[in-house]
Amino acid sequence: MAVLTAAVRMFNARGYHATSLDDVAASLGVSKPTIYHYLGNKEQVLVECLTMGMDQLLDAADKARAGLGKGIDRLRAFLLSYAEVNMEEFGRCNILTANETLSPDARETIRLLKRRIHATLEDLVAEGVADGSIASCDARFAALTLASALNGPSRWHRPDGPQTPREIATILVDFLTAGLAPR
Amino acid sequence: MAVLTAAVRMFNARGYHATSLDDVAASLGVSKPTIYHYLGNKEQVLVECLTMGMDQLLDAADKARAGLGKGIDRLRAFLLSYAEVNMEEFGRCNILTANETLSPDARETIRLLKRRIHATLEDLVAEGVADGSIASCDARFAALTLASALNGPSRWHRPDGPQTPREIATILVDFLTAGLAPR
DNA sequence: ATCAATACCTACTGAAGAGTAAGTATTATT
DNA sequence: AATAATACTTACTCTTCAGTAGGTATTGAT
Repeated sequence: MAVLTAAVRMFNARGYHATSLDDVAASLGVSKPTIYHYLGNKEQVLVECLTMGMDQLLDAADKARAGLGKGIDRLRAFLLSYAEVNMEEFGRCNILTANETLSPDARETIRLLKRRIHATLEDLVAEGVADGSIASCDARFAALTLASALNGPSRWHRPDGPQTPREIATILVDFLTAGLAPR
Repeated sequence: MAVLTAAVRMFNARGYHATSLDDVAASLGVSKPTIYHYLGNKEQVLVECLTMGMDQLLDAADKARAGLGKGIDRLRAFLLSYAEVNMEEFGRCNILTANETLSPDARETIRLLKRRIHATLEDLVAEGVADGSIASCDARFAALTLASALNGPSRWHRPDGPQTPREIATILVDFLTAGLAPR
């Protein structure tokens, strides 16, 4: 829905709290009650945006789980998609929105979705360790670190920069695969 | 000052926008005008908190630059401090506070401080690459990735968890040093 | 004793913005 | 043609704060 794409852009650019629904409505050339006609309240607008982003991630997670190849290959495929989604508007919104922004109910809903993504990450790492394609490590911390690292571009990436999201994602994933130490 | 430690705790726990200065004052058992007696406005309270955190980071950066050893050793020392600071209240505040929270002026002030930290990170990586202690890589992206990864604990670390901040920092830095690929 | 600075207070003002009441215009249905 | 659902509107209300006006109490300096 157009309301969501207008809202997510403003939320990402100015922050949720600094964006009034009057602003969002004005950017669409309509009035605020029009938004209330479609969505119950401001938080629901945000939750809908967050859910759009999470759905893209969930799709990528399903594909990665169903994919072929060694653990490292499937993990890398997922990491690339993960980083790319987080450079799109809806994905970014999930990274830029702090937890305490949401009411306890909405927070829990989103938390459950995030947990599924994190579980996928952890499982893929564990599989890679099991099949020898990934160095032995604590899968939980590894997943947390990978996710944090790939959340970065949501904050500093510029759509008009020299690299495409895909290129940025590849550089980061290569770096995380290789580590700092020389071989 | 007591105002700052009370404020930073509430900002971190509930978010800047969800924290009123009446709340902060009440948690200290004083009235809001008392806060205005010491600090000019709400944003200045935040900026002061952010600056406290950045100062800790700047100290660590100076120590790392002045340190001995190969690039990788000095980088690792800095990364450990960086991660640790970001698990303390004032450090966390820098991670949890979105840019658009600040006015353009304050944003610029903080941005300059952050740039110094990032430059240190980048320089240490470049030195390590030059002396062969770090694998050849794009220093800019490496620094960005390392920082993002080490910002993670600010969001998920619990002070009452099983690991100390130092332990968490060590696990993450080891992981980033080694990378995913087996050797 | 007087003056002034410090550290607070109660009680306001003013603005922003979420959400609503109560309507109108347009299109689809019977 | 009459009804009803859809897609909007203007013009509010109500709450929550940031920030202020204008005080008092306490302490230290002269």
